[in-house]
Amino acid sequence: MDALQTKREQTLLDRHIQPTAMRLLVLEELQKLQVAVSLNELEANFDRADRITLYRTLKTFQKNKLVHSIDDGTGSVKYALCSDQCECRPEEQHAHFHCNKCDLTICLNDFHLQRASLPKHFVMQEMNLVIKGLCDHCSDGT
Amino acid sequence: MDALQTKREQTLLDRHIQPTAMRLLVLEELQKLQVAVSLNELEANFDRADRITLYRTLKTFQKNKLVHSIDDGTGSVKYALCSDQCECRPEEQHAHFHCNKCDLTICLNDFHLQRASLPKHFVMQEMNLVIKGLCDHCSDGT
DNA sequence: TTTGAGATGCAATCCGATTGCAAAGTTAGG
DNA sequence: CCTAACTTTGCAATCGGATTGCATCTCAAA
Repeated sequence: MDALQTKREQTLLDRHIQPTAMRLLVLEELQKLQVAVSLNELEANFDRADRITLYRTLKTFQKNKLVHSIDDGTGSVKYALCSDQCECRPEEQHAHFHCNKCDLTICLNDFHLQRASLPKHFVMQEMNLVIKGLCDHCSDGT
Repeated sequence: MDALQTKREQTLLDRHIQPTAMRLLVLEELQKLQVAVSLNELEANFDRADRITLYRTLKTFQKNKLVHSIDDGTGSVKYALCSDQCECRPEEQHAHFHCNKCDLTICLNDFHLQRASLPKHFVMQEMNLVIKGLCDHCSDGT
């Protein structure tokens, strides 16, 4: 317990985030969940935490590249932990998968988009790729 | 003028959309603009039209597959004309490009995503790919 | 212990999306 | 031509997610 907690503190410190109790809790929750969560979903996992504080916690995490945000088209932005050394550079951006059945959104870290064949004089800076369908749990194991 | 107007009426009829004055105007505007527009942007091109009517017009167009919508991450959904025979099937979905400088969003009809190498048991149903960067006009012609 | 910066909590606002309802327009049948 | 039934339009209002203002609280450094 203590060891894990200490590790979380270090994780925050590494990203220059003051490790407050709230932030440690949020980090712990994100690590547990393992999927991208919306503010609402995160809030549902806390009994007494203030919604706005959670919001600002996520924003702080995002600013310091501990989490990245995904707009999966469901109407609410989701947040997911970045990998350890992530700097959120264009080339580190990855696809996300949204299950239309269970509504979970996960990172597809291995999914690479071929360098785009854009029309002449178009310059790519970022990309947002969300694939929707059925996840492994919902596809009925076919 | 009349010929074009007649053609537009036919376009609407082909999609089983009652060709009202308003709808013809909106269709004309969309054809003129040639880019994906948000409700706000569309409204700005009309002097006396009601915002909600425009909204419902777009929704009607969308339901009848005359336009498709794009969530380019700017916070407001954009709409663009479908190609003539489009049925909005998964394989007809295409990428969109959003210029970070001039804020225009356009369809990249030719941009094909390779059949995704998804993890086992994941099934793709739709996808949303938005590439952001600088368009040909804004990339300084380099 | 004091102090100041940052974190937190509550209230309020903003804005895009969407709906309810009544008025106006359109069409088919008499 | 005239009405009934349906559709479209316009205005008001609501909804929900995102965001900000401000006062309070916490904590670390002096």
